[in-house]
Amino acid sequence: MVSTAMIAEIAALAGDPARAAMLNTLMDGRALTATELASVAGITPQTASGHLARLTTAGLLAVEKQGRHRYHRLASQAIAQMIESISQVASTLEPPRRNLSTGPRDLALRAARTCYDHLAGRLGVALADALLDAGHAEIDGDAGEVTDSGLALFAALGVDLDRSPGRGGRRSTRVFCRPCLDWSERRPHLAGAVGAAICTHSFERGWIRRVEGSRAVSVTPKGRLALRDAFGVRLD
Amino acid sequence: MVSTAMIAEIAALAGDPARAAMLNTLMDGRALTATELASVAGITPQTASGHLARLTTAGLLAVEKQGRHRYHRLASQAIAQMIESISQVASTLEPPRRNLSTGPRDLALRAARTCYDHLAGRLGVALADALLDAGHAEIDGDAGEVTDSGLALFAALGVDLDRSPGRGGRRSTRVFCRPCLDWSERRPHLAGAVGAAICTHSFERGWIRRVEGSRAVSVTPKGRLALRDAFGVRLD
DNA sequence: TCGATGCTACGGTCGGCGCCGAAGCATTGC
DNA sequence: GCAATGCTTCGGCGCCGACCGTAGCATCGA
Repeated sequence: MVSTAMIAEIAALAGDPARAAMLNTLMDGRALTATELASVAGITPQTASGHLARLTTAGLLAVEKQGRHRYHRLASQAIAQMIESISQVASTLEPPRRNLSTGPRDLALRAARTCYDHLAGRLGVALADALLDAGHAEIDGDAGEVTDSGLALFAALGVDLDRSPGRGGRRSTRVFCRPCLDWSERRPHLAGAVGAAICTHSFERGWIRRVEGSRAVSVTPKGRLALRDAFGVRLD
Repeated sequence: MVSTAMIAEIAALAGDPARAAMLNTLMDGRALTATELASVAGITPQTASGHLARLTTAGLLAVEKQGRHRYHRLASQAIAQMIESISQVASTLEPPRRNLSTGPRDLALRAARTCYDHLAGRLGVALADALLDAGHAEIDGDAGEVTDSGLALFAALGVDLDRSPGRGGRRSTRVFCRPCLDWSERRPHLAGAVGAAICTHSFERGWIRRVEGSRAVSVTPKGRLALRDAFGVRLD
């Protein structure tokens, strides 16, 4: 069985403020250098190096060396899902802080951000709402599915739902999706293959753009129109 | 936003061997006393008391006092899901240990166990396989759904799928389910409302029974027949 | 009322680990 | 070649927290 010692070891790796900051930063799926990660964690590069070494040897991170840079990224989707579930719990248990937490950076994150490979924040929730309202998808509790009209819509838009393969198991002809409770909106947005496909598509078409050095994304004017026309998304 | 400090705090709570053992033990959804939990963690009651106090004030555990006993249980489904995802990562990263891990207790766990509120192990996977083979359910990657024939089957058996409500969001007429990668079988079993309903039903009908002081369950002779007749499950 | 049981509070010990400064390797560019 | 950059290793400091023994507080049974 999975020894509890192993569970504790993994959890302890995520249980340090500096490492948690690094892991959380990597939640957008990008690969960053040790120096960048040291900066977001607020520690010196040599300390960060130690942390990154531990995370890498444990298998939580994967590194790719390019010249004198070493790019670190989350080793797998499972790692991202773990961080996600911890954040979930953290947001639930978080004491109702004052509106202290609404700095400009935070506002951008609340508006729209990536959650590993899909969209979250008000944009993510609005997208999910629009798809549900139009009957393009259905969700209930733990899971959801793209309806026939949804499949037709995505096909018409050129969104490739098969790009991210499911994680093993049997394939079915249906396209399911995973609802993911949004920590800022406290309502579900779409994750899984569908969420990833929409996110990828939106980046490729220039509908959204990454905000430098953050998980936040900004909706371009073009994207604003496209999202409204394609999905009926209304952004305030 | 969810501060990374908060994430680290939650992860650190699960990142101690003693606390991880306690949390993992509580994954079967039962409520245990401090002394019992101290025993499984291999520490003295007074040390356990301290740990339990921290977990409780953080909101990971809920306590219910009954006379001179204080029963501790996981505070929510979200906590269980977090532990689950950490175990998931741990099992992935676990070094391929020798067949050292096949003690008798471990064998029982591999055969059949509860995973918070649903069934796992060979039994859980066999159940999922049988339902999928018979076309009573479909899964793909992140999610799945009970088919019409499945709904008819559960109705005929008297399994109440509506007993555990979904976690907010919009209700749909469909019954979705969540596949959960089994750490011992490395293949998906059924979680979510459907998994919980099957598990509850099996306990109520006396098809399975808890093994004392463990997450393992044993299939009764009656249950062996019932599971075969009802779902076509073949247990070796 | 009085012991027994379950649990918690306090004080002291000690090991682990997060941190940085300094120094040592790689790689790049001049 | 020689500096500059990115990263790692090493050594030492300091602190947090896990642990237990002892003691104190509730609850139960006789």
